[in-house]
This record gives sequence, C-alpha cells and structure tokens, in this order.
Amino acid sequence: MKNIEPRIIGLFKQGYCTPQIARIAKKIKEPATTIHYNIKRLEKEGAIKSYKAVFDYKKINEGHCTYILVNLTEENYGNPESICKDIAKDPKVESIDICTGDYELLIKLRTKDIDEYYEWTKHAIKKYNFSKIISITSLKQVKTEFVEL
Amino acid sequence: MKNIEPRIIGLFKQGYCTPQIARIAKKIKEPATTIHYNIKRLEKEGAIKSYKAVFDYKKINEGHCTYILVNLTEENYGNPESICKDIAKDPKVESIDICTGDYELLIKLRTKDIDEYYEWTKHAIKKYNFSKIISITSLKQVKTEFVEL
DNA sequence: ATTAAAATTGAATAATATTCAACTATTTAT
DNA sequence: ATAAATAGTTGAATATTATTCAATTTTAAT
Repeated sequence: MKNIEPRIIGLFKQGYCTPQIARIAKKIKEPATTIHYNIKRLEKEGAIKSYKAVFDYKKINEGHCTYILVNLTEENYGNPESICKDIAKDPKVESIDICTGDYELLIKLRTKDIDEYYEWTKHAIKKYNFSKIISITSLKQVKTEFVEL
Repeated sequence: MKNIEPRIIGLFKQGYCTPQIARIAKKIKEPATTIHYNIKRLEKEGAIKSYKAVFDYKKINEGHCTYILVNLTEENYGNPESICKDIAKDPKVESIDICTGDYELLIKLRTKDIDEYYEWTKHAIKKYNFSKIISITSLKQVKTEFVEL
C-alpha cells in the first residue's frame, strides 16, 4: 500500500483539477470550442483562481470546523496583511479575512478534532501574539464552498 | 455575443470540473492508473463531494463578502436544519453553519456590493423571521476555500 | 459604410481519462 | 502457518476529451 490518498487530498485542496468542457457544452447546448474560448478568457483575466475538489471533511479526518475571531496587538494592528499571509500558508486554514467590527481577523479553521483545534490556538496565540480570540464552533455544516452537504 | 460567461460561472461554482490525473501522476511520480483507482475510491466513499472552480470574486461582480451571525426565533430555534437547507439553496450563500455561542447560524454571503447585501438581509430577516443579525464585513480576503488570493 | 477587434464554430489533432487483464500485497479465515 | 479472498498496483489498448487552427460571424469604433 502506497498511501497515495493524503497526497492526492493535499493537491486537490488547492487545485489539480480542470474544467469539464464537453459536459458544460452538453449542459448549455453550445459548441465545446466556444466554451473553451470563454473559459480561457476567464483564466487570462484572472477571474478563475483555481480548479479544486470539495470534500466531506469528516471523511478525510478534518471534521472539526471553527470560526475564530481575532484581536491583534498593537504591533500588527496597523498592518494586518503580512501576518495574515503567514497564517494563510497553514493548510488547516480554509479562509482568512480582515474584517470590520470588534475583531480584526476572521479565520476558518479545519482540524481533526477539538484537541487539534486547541493545540492550534495555543500555538497561534503565541506565534502571532493575538491579544484575544473568540471561537465559534460549527455544530453542523449545511453548505461549504458553495457546495451543499 | 452569447453571454456564456455567467452560465459557465454558475456551473463552476458547484462543479463541472474534474481531476487532472496526468498532472497529479507527474507530480507525485506514480502511474496514472494508480491515481485513477485511488480517486475513484475517494469518490465512491463520498469523501469527495465535488470538483469546482474558485474565483477572484471581485472580477465576477461578487466583491462584497459578509459573515452574518443569526439569532433565530422560537419557531426555528429547536429545528434549525430545515431553515438552513432553504437558505443554502441561495446561490449568493457560500456557506452556512449551525454554531455554538450566542448566535445559532453563521452565513457567509457574497454579493455584488453593499446595496445587494442590504437587500438580501432585509429579505432574509422577513422571510426567515430572524430575531437578530450581526454582520462582519470582509475588508480584505487573504485566503478563501483553501486558495490564497 | 468601412475597418478592426472580439467572439463563434467545425474539422483535425493532441492529450488525457478510462478500461482491462495481469500481477502483487494485504487481510481474513481455517 | 497456510490458504483463500480481497484490495491495491500497474502497463498496454481504447475511448473521451481538450486543444489547435483556420474560416466565419458578430460587435464596436470611426
């Protein structure tokens, strides 16, 4: 057994997929070449960032999902972007936004379980010197990434 | 001009993409047939829900992104799932979770601009009889759907 | 109306996924 | 421990599908 699954999953999270032109052509009843032309234009414009897979995260051992609201400390408050880019590199982070309201950042985190979540927060508070965090844990995901579950 | 773009974008939001087996094979240096076998198994297990595109949402006129925390009223409080499934059908809703904490739902909404957002909230409060909502607007998206922007 | 640029399309080709059958490794039952 | 059954890997052949290309049509600008 080569244990290829985790490597495939890793690649699929961000990309390594491609449009199904023939299927789209059939669906909207237009020639495949027209679809192809339009898609390539969207790609060149930068409107399409990536083609990727959406998972049933429970089944790939990332069943615990938490939204984390973050208060930064002074040293990052005026320039949240560089810290965000670093946090974004973490493969457990699905999304990160700089936001309005009482908290500066909103992070969507996917972990195996609550223990892994707890370890992540401890590590992140220390590394990024967050002054406060609020966690909102998902009890049930009804839709993610525009895909109904 | 056939205005094919919006139809393609609609299809891509939820699917109509497929794995690039040859590219994965090259990347992880395993035979394409092995990759194929493993992917098909993941699909059969239901671990993979869909293959889809990720957009630069500003470029497809969905540049306004808001996280909405919702308090339900009594009639839905004990059974939030059915109302969630209905909200999930809305193509502007990227994600919806039933959550812990002071608010029962967390909705991630993508609209063209703040006006469309405001219309959506008015409509939703009325239709679903939300007792209260809190909006957290994204000022800058650094990562979405596991894709760095 | 004339020109230039952008978009559409069918036919030909290139690239890729998929099937199949043989083989290997792993697990289960006796 | 051994046999049998199941699950996983793989190369070669085939079937699909994306891509290229050149011709045509549509749209936009002057």
